[in-house]
Amino acid sequence: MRPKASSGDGRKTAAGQAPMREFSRSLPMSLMRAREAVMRHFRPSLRAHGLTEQQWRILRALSAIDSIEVTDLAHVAYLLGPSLSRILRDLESRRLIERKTVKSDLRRGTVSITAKGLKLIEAVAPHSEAIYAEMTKRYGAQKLADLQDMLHLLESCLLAMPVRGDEAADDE
Amino acid sequence: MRPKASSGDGRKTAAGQAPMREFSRSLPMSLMRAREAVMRHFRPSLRAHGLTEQQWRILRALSAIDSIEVTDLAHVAYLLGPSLSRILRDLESRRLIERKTVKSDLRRGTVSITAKGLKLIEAVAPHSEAIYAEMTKRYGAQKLADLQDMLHLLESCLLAMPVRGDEAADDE
DNA sequence: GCAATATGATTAACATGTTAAATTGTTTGG
DNA sequence: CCAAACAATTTAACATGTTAATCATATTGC
Repeated sequence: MRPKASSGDGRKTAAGQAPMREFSRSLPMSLMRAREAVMRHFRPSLRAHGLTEQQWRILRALSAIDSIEVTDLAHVAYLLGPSLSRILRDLESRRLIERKTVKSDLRRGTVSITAKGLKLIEAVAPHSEAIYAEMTKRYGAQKLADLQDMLHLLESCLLAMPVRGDEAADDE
Repeated sequence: MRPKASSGDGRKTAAGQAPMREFSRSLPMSLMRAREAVMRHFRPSLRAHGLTEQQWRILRALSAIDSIEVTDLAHVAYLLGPSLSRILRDLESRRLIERKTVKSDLRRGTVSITAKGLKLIEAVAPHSEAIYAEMTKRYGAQKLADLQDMLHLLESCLLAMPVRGDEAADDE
């Protein structure tokens, strides 16, 4: 007994303006839904190992390198400073990572993964790879590669596009 | 004077396992970065009108219909119940939406947008449409449509894929 | 009719996203 | 050398994401 949502054309945007793109098809929504559809498969495994998605991103990034400065880690793991700061505090208390201060510049800190952290990575990675493989098989390897290319192209395309009204939008 | 991040091949995944997909190219990361590249352009306009992304999603969804039940709105706006509950409380206090209780079932509530809310939508929408148009021009209308199709296909493809280890993962 | 169960919505509790401010350390211009 | 400007990180404050628990109402089985 669902009410008058979706399915219909019951627009009432006041004036006769085109009612904007059908909401569920907006690009941000499509991207969000796609990402959620992907992550839904990874989260149970991460959760079973006591990791959140962001914690995993950090450990995953660290597993490939010796050490990295906090700012660079923020870029690589795609996290903002404050989130990263909190998560590093937690991961450090769990002995999954280690931190050192850069001698030549005491403001900077470097982060590296511990043996315990690596062990955790190695425990989770096979699950992730299996899931990724299954996804690739279902969606198609070529299509997946094409999708990635299109996403990266979109990203660079939009990064090149100037952001309007960001600096001085006084006359709004 | 950036340290030894990115660019290199300095893997050390302990054993000789393939070091997993290059991190920045994982599908979830690609989707997240693409979405952020898109939203970066919309946020200033929303912010200038005192709206967050989620608040906008809700008003946007409401603007196309007469009223909708809370649960259905959660689906349409792709928000979880608790988030929606908090945001609706705020939007109601700002008189941008109205709520009513369903007479036949006092547990359910319906939400609708107010005239003030519609006015706000109409003030923001032109900006959004202009930005969307610019994006389409830069990326290419056909490519954008293809991308959307591929995203939707991926979504349905992954929704059809069973989630492993979700119910009973005792032997982990 | 009523206890047991199920359902819609909210609240609770904690992690993260996000912007601004504070902290600490470094560099620079005089 | 030192005050001012700058830079890396953290803290603060608040909104949202996320899971579990709660509350109020409905439904069901007896």
